[in-house]
Amino acid sequence: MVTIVDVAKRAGVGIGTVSRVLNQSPSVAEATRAKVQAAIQELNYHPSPLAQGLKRGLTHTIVATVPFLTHPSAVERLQGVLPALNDAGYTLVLRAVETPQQRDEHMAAMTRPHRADGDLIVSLTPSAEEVQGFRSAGTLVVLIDAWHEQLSCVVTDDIEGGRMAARHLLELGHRNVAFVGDEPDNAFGFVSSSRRFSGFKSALDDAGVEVRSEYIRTAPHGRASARALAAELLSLDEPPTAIFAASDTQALGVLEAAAAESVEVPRELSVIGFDDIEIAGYAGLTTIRQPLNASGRLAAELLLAALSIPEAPARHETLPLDLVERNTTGRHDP
Amino acid sequence: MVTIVDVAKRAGVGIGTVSRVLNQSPSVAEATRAKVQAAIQELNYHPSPLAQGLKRGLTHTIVATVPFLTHPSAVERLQGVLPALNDAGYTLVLRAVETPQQRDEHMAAMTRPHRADGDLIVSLTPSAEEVQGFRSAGTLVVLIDAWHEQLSCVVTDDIEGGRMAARHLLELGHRNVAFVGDEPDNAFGFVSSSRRFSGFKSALDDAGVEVRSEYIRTAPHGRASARALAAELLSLDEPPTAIFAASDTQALGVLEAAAAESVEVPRELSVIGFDDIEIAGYAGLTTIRQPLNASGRLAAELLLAALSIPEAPARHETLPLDLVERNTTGRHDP
DNA sequence: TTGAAAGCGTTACCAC
DNA sequence: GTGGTAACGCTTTCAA
Repeated sequence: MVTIVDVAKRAGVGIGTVSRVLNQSPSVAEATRAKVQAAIQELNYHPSPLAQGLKRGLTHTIVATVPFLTHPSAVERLQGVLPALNDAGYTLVLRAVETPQQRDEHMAAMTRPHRADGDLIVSLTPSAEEVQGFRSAGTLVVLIDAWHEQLSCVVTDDIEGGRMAARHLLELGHRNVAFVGDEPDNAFGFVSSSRRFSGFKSALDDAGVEVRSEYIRTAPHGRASARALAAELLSLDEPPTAIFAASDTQALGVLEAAAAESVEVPRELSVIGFDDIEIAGYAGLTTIRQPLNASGRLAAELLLAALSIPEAPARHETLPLDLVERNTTGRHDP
Repeated sequence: MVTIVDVAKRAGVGIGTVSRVLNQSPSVAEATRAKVQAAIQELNYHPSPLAQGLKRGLTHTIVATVPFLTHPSAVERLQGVLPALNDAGYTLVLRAVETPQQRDEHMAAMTRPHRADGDLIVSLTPSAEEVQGFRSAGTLVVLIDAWHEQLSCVVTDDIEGGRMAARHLLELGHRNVAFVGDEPDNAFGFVSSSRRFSGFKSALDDAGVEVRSEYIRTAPHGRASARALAAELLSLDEPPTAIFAASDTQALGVLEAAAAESVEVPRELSVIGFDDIEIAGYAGLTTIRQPLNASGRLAAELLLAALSIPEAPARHETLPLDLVERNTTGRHDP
C-alpha cells in the first residue's frame, strides 16, 4: 500500500507538503506542486479515506435506512438519491429494515460516532426520544415520506392525494365507493394509508356522500391481501362501483380479484391506486402519481445542504401530486 | 464524543484493558471485565469504526457495484445480498453505474486502499487488466451474473435457459419461432441476451427447426423497444407463432405489442420470457425462472467465506433454472 | 513556502 | 492480568 510518506519521499518533500497539495492549499510553490503531483501519478497514490475520516471527523458517507426494499416505491426513491450523492462525492450505505428490531437498531446506530456524515430515513418516523438523540449526537437527518417538526422532510400530501382520488371518482358519477388499505400498523408507524383514507373520506363528506363502514377494508400491505379484501367487497349484496386502493400494489390486487370474479373494469368497477410505480403504467392503472425519484433527489440535496450549513433550520418540502388517468376508472351511469 | 480513554478512566483501568474487553480477549480478570462493561454501558460507548478500520486495515464494508438499478432483476439480487451481509455484521455500500465512465471509475476504485473489505459486481465483467489490478491490490471480488475464470462467480446458465425456452415452444408445436433481445452491447459488455439466444438457437438446430433471420430482432434493452420489435415481427407477411424474449421486461413489451395489434395470446401467439421478476407473476407470463434473490445471497456468502480464507481458490457456482408455465404460451395446432 | 511534530481513536506488543 | 506506548495514514498547527 502506498502512503503519503512514499509520495513525500519520492517527491523529496515533507508529508505536510503532500497533504497541502492534496487539499489544494494555496501556499505551495508551483514547482513543488508539480513535483508532488508527478510523484502521486507515478505511484498511483490515493489517500486513505479511513485516515482522512479519522483526522477530519467526517466519513463522506450517507446512510439510507429503508424499510421493505421489496416495495417498488422504495427502490424508485433510492434511484433518486444515488446520483445526487454520487455527484457530490458521497458514498451511500444502504440499510434494509425488515423487522421492528432492525428499525430500532438502525435508529440507534445513527447516533454512534464516525458512522456517517448524515442520514436519510425512508417512510419511518423516529420517536421523540430518537430525535432528541439525534440532536444531542449532532446527527443530521432528512426524512423521506415521513414527517417530524424538528427534522427536514420531503413528504407527500397524502391527505390531498386521497381527496384527489375521491373527487375523480365523484366526477365519474360514483356514489358507492370503497377503500382498500393497510391495517393500522403499530410496528413501524407507517401512516400514509390512513392519511390517504382520511383525505378520501373528507372529500366524500364534503360532497355529502357517505362511505359505509362495510366498504372500508384494511389488511397487512401486499397484493395478495388486497386481493382478498377486494374479493370480500365484490361479494357484498350491494358491491361498490369504485375502489380506491392506498397503493398501486394493492390496486393490482384489486384488479386481480375483479378478473377472478369476472367483474369488468372499468365498466362494472372503477379502480384507482396511489404512487404510479412502474408496473402501474403496464397495467393501465389509473392512479395518483407521486414523484418518487424526485423525492429521493430532493432529500439528498437537503441533506447535502445541511452538511454545509448544519445550523440551518429544518425544511419541510411537499412534492406535487398528479392524477394519472388510464384505463381502470370510468363513468358510472346509474 | 466518548472514546476508549473515557471508558478507561471511568472504569479505573488502562485503555489496553478496555480494548481487550472489547475484543473478547481471554486474558482479562472477570472482575475487571465487569467493571469495564459497566463503564461502557454507563457512557453508552461505541468504538469508532474509523479508528478500528485504520488500525486493523479492515473496514467491515462491502461495496456492491450495480448497473441499471432500474432493472427489477438487479434489485431482487440486492435483496438477497443485504440480509446475508447484515447478519455477518457487514455494511453495504451501493454504487450505481449508469454510464461506461462510471463503470470504469468504479472498477478502478476497487483497487484503492481502505475502501472496502470486498466487492460484489453485478452483471459486469472486469477486463483482464482490471482483474490483474484486483490481484495485485489484493481486492476480493465476487461476480454475480458474470463470469471470469480467476474470480468467484455466481452465474445463470443462460445457454441452458435459452434451450429450455426453445424446447418448451417446440413441445407446444411451434415451428415459426422468433427472438427479441438486447442488441450487442459494447459499452458494458452484457452478454446474457446473446447467450440466451445461442442456447435457444442450438436447441432449435438440434430439432431441425430453422430460425429465419428476419425472426431475430434486437434493440437496446427496455420494454418500449421490445414492443417496437415485436410490432415489426407481427406485421411480417408470415408472422411467428411464438416469441422468446431475452428478459421478462422485454416479454412484457412483446405482450403490449400483441395487445395493441389485437393478436390474442396465447391462442395466436405464444410468449416466453426470462427471469421471473415480480411483475411476471402478475402478468401471467410464462418464463424461465432464475433465482435472483438466491444469487445475491450466495454471492454474499462466497465473499464472506473468501474474507476468512483469502487464499482459497475461486469458486464458480451455477444456479438452477426453472420453466414457469403461466398463461402466455399455448399449443400451436397448424 | 516548507518541514517537523502533535494528534484523531484504535489495536497490539512489550514490559511488569 | 494489566498499563504504557508505538503504530495505522492523514491533517494541521507551529516554527523556521
